[in-house]
Amino acid sequence: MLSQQLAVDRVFHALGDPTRRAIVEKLSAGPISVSRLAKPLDMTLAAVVQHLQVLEASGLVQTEKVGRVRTCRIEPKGFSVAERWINERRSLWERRFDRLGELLGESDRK
Amino acid sequence: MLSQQLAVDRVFHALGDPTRRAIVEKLSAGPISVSRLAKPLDMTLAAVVQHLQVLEASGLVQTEKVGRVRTCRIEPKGFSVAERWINERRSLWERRFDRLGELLGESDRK
DNA sequence: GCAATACTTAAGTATCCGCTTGACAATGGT
DNA sequence: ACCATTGTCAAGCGGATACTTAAGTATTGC
Repeated sequence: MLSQQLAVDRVFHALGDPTRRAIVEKLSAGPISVSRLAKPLDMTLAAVVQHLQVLEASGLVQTEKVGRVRTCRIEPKGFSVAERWINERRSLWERRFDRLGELLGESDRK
Repeated sequence: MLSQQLAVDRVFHALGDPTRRAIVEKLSAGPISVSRLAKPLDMTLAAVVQHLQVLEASGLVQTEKVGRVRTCRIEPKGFSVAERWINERRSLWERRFDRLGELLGESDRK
């Protein structure tokens, strides 16, 4: 299962950078080549490629090279890693609120 | 509305660090003081306090000091910022898949 | 074949960030 | 009153990381 912990780590680290989130936003509109991705991004192509490597390693983005152009697309499964982590935590603190509600209910009945 | 962009930035940056996620995990089990938070965390109290400042500035955690002890708790609203960002992107790429489906359907009917 | 396009790779730089240290402040227990 | 507990603040260190530059490779169009 490739250490769920490691996957969570990579995903949140990848999303932690504003440029990488901008890339994700762009890719949400549809697959696109590396150079077209880089065009509006006020940094060199090489820098964008490095960000793409991080995004691909995290499972948020998938790329495929055909001929000389590498096309990038969103990998939806990657995002579920982040969502699952958040939801697992939420279920914990919501359960606490439920118990708190029960306690308040009990003391109310006394 | 305090620049939604800035809020997203802070939240994802905060969640990008493994120690801060560990703190969030601990807090999900219930409110706790700074020093008790720091105890199992193989680093100094000062370092933990710095992480807490980041978490509080991001809106993921809320703290309150009474006497000499500062108690930390999860702030559920903070997490919705992250979830909203993800869901907004997902709605974009899912819409694309829908259109792709329609196109395939059309060509199928031909 | 040749030039242009579209990356790729490696190395260097500079800034950011996590963490420590140490000195200090406020509160609580005895 | 004294001392331990709990946290705060400022400065600094070292490693991570975002970015650039520069040189190289593979593919496409003419």
